[in-house]
Amino acid sequence: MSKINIKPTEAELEILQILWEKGEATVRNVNESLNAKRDSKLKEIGYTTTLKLMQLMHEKGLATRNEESRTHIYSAKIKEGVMQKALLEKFVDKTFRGSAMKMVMQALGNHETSKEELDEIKALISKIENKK
Amino acid sequence: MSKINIKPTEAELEILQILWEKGEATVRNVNESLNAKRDSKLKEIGYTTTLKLMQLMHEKGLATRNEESRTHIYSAKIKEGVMQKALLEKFVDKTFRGSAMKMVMQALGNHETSKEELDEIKALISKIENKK
DNA sequence: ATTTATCTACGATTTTTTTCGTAGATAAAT
DNA sequence: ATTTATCTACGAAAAAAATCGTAGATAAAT
Repeated sequence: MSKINIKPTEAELEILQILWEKGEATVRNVNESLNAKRDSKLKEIGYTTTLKLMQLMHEKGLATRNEESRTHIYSAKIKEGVMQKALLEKFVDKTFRGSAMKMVMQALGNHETSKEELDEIKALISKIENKK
Repeated sequence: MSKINIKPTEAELEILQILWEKGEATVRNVNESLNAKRDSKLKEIGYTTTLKLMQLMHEKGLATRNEESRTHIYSAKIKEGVMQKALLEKFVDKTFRGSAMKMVMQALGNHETSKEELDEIKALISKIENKK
């Protein structure tokens, strides 16, 4: 069953984001994206820092890489949705004491929700209701 | 404006949970709750470990404490809802690339949602819709 | 053909977070 | 009145995470 490490660190998750977004990327790609997003007041992340992180992610099984050419090409090993599901569960536990409902309500309340989005949710709700 | 430290560590958040739950608690209370929840296979968290964490939380402004009696009584400084909102925002950013919608859908899809809960959401949706 | 840039690997340092031992004070128990 | 248990404060060690420098290899530029 070879369980995956479902507990990426902050930095690793940030890199996973980029990998999911891009599908695949080199260390340089990732490093640049990372620094692009970053507050310009802050010091840049060094290239080797990103390299090291990605190497670790590879070792841990969070990422795969194609080593055919000298410049390795990385991609995320776990699908975004799967990871999101796992992280969401943990987050709900940690922050909302297990109540996904509370969280959803909080999210809907805070967030500016458009008509289209609301319709989408309503559709999903109907679908769930019909299944019963 | 005295901004609060809105970035509790894992361990700190676990303690905050307990403080929110109990309203207020001594170090021993918290330490026991912590170990009660914990997987019995794991080694217990030492008393002074919890003490130190709570002292730090006090310094950082995450918790207040009443020092009148020898045994200090701690409580969370930030209301649970406020913290949840802040953490939720960050989490959505980090994990769902900012799409609260995606997250809500994911949560509703995964989680076993009861009829009552669905009704609750529908009510909230109507309320939001009417505001427009 | 040299020089310059880019890449990986590796090890080490730094920073952050978690853990705990010890000492000294106070309270509780015997 | 002694002993025993319980607190806090403090400092330091251990563990986890993030950062970077250097070396050696390969590729690109001049």
